[in-house]
Order: sequence, then structure tokens, then C-alpha cells
Amino acid sequence: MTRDANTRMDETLVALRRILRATELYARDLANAVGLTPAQLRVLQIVDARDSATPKALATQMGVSQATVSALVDKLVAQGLVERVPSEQDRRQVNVTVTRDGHDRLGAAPDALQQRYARKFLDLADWEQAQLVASLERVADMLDARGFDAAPVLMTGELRTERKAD
Amino acid sequence: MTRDANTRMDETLVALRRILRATELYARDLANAVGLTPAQLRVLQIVDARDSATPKALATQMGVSQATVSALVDKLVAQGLVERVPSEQDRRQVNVTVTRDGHDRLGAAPDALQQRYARKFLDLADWEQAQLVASLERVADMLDARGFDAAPVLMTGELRTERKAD
DNA sequence: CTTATTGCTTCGGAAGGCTAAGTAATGCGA
DNA sequence: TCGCATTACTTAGCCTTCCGAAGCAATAAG
Repeated sequence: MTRDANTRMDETLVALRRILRATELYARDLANAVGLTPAQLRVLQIVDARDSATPKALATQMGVSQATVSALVDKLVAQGLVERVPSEQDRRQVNVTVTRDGHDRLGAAPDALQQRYARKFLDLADWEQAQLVASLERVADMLDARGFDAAPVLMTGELRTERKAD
Repeated sequence: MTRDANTRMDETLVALRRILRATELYARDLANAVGLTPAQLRVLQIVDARDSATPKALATQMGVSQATVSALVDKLVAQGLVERVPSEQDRRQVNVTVTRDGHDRLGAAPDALQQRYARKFLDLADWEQAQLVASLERVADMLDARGFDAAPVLMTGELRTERKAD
């Protein structure tokens, strides 16, 4: 304890910052490579993963407003990567679906960081892997009061506050 | 290896994402509380920490362009939190310095997350702390090809690509 | 049928970023 | 000393994300 502890904590913060930075840079590069902005890519990924999503659902999952989703979907539609399909059941609703092009575009995503990370991670000894999981979860718990259902995506970019969700 | 390893990797990704999210949310809250945007706050913190910084230095440290720094400094100047002081030695240079108000403003920052994190971290047993440091650094290394001299700030928000820095 | 509610889009407007194009000071070579 | 390149910043114009508020449909409630 005492002094070393503080030093160590600083070290964790530095490491954390490096992690943040790496993922941030990566998100941009990736989006760039695919010809999309990070936010657009995020939408595309979500839609692709579930094959269809309403703007409402997207907004909720991404933690942004519907207005923002609207704009993002516009961009993707303009590029022919997704389509707006009016729902049959409730015609107020719109289902955003991926087009072939959209799916292909995603396939073209290099995924460099995740690959690299995966490779290195899998290279580790069993106990080291376990160690990392435990440590990261511990840190996440310490930082993040509430638990969260994050999907294993990683580079999906910065999430926005979902404030005023009442 | 094989399946468990992949599961574990997913778990690390989820944890990483929680970490990312927590810091992101925190950055916004903090900026909000202090009445500054995250980027502005970042500038203010850096300037305050070193008591004076040129736009060039800020741009480098933050990983953004000088033009961006210019705009951010404008905002802070408009609020009277920093000042532009022409350098005596080289009159092309500008030294951005914190004003009293600026310093006070920073002091008013709650620092909630960092506090909470610090408290929990310091509560850990010695060996656990050491473990976390090692793990985080390991992950940072795996993600971040190049090393980096990040300062122990943490919530300073998203960094931007520093492309074309040659 | 009328009124709410819900789902989405549109419309400003704020912010951060960037590049490119100024402007000013420095410095160096002729 | 003059002129030109370099360096440090700022300005200008543009793009993207995001938001809140207002508008428009369609559905649900009465």
C-alpha cells in the first residue's frame, strides 16, 4: 500500500488510456477502410447482425437519439448498403435491412486489430488467458457501476451517453 | 485451447467494451459538470498540468491538428479560462496559460469515476494490484502496436488519429 | 369519430475534426 | 542585407455526429 499502490494505479490508468487510444484509432481506420464513418459502420454492423432493426431499436442499442439514427440510415441508404422496408404489421415502423452490398461491404472489413488481438490472445498460456479475463472484468467492475450487456465487438466505437432515459 | 480460449477472448472483449463505455460516459458527465465539452476539458487539463503549452504541443499530445486546437483554445479563451500569451523568444509562438478561473473550474471537477476507481483499486490486496497492472499492460501491448506515453488521465475522452504526423 | 400515443423524419444548431490557404516571425544562404 | 523557405498559428470552408423540437403518419383508446 501507501506509495507503491498509487504508482501502480497510475500505471493502470496509463494502460487503460493506451487501450482506449488503440481501439479509438482502430475504429477510425476500420471505418475508413470500409468507406464508412465509425457511426455508420456501427449501424451497419448491428443491422447486419440481427438482419433487420427499427430505428427505434438502433437508437436504443447505440445510445443515441432517433433523429441521429435517421441521419445515419440516410447515409447508408444513399450508398445502397441498407434499405428501409415499411413494416407490414405496423406501418409506422420501418425495418432497416442490409442489402447484399451492405453485407459484402462488411465482409470487406479488415478487422485488423481484432485479428491481431485474437492471435496474440490465443497464443497465451491457458492460465494467462484466465488471468486476463479475471483482471479485465475486475477493472470493468470497478469502473462501471452498473453491469452491461456489451456484445463482443470491441471496435464499435464510442458509445454515447443514454442520459435522460427515464 | 480451441473453444474455451475463444470464449475467454470474447469475455475479454466484453470487459473491454464495458471499460470503454464507462470511461466514455464518465467523460461526458464530467465535461457536463464542469460546463465544458470533453475536448475543451482535455485542453484545459493539459494546459493546467504543465502550466503553459503551445498549440503545437497540445495538438501533438492530443493527437489532433493544430487547427482543431486553435478552435478549442478559442472557446476556452471566450470563457476566460485560458489566455494566449505571445512568446517572447519566438513571436510566432503562443503560450496558452490557465487563468485563475480556469484553474478553479478544474478544481470544481468532481472526478467521480477516478475517485471511485481509485478507492476500489487501493482496497485491493497488494498482489491483486500488481496483477491488474500486469494484465492491463499486457492487453494494451496486444492492442497497441506502438508504445505510447499516455499521461495518467484516463477520462480525457477519445483521442483522434494523429495521421500525417511526419 | 376524435384524441392520444407511438414511430420516424425533418429542421435548425452546436460541437469536433480535417484540409487548405492565409499571416507573421524566424532563419539561412547568397 | 535581401529573399526565400520554414515554422507556428489562425482562418475559412466543409463534413460528421448528435441533439431537441416540430411535423407527419398510423395505430390505439375513448
